[in-house]
Amino acid sequence: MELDAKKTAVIFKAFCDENRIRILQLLQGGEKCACMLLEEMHITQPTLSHHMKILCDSGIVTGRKEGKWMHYSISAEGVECAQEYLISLKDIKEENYNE
Amino acid sequence: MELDAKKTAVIFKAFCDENRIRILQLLQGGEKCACMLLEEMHITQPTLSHHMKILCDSGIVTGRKEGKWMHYSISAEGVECAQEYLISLKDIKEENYNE
DNA sequence: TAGATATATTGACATTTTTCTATTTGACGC
DNA sequence: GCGTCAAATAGAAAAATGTCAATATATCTA
Repeated sequence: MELDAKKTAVIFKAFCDENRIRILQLLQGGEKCACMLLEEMHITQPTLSHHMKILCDSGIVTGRKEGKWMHYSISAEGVECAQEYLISLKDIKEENYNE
Repeated sequence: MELDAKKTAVIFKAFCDENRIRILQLLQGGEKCACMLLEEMHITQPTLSHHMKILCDSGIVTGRKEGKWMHYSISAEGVECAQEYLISLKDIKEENYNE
């Protein structure tokens, strides 16, 4: 699977902000409602909503609407996609460029 | 290995910018001199230097000085560190939170 | 239908990041 | 030492991102 630079950057945007890492840590405890994340994080509701959008756009998190509640969880497929990129990174194809 | 949110974010800063992904793509061809990266990327020398600093700070790239030249390459250990984080992400410990 | 609640969106502002030009540092050869 | 070349640093401008208060939307309940 080949991804262009822009798409790859969008995936990893999930992990380059401290607050988003904390949200992911909370989601490691299993699926959570936005209101529960909001209680634990010290940010306002619109800020949480903004971060959840970035996390969902990256594919690392998926949302499930249930009535008025949004339930978020870590997407195994999303994480695997990021993993595949890292695996491919280590696969160096030495061009023998001399000098 | 437990990393705090801030340190994790620093590692993944390597991958959340389009230009840095392109630099990593170039480094997949093996170790490269800064001047060679500069030729391929359409950015100025100080901008390249800035991105290389972020890549090195993340641990994903290492630099090797040889005379006036800096040679950069992908660090397998750095990438593995990022991989470990992703592996741990998928390891969900379901807290049975009811409701 | 009206009110209440959960989340998303809008718009403004502050901070951070990216980028540039100009300059400095470090290493080489003369 | 002096000039040259590669890379880093400083400082400023522009762009992107993170944050909030206010508002809108969607859903439930009475």
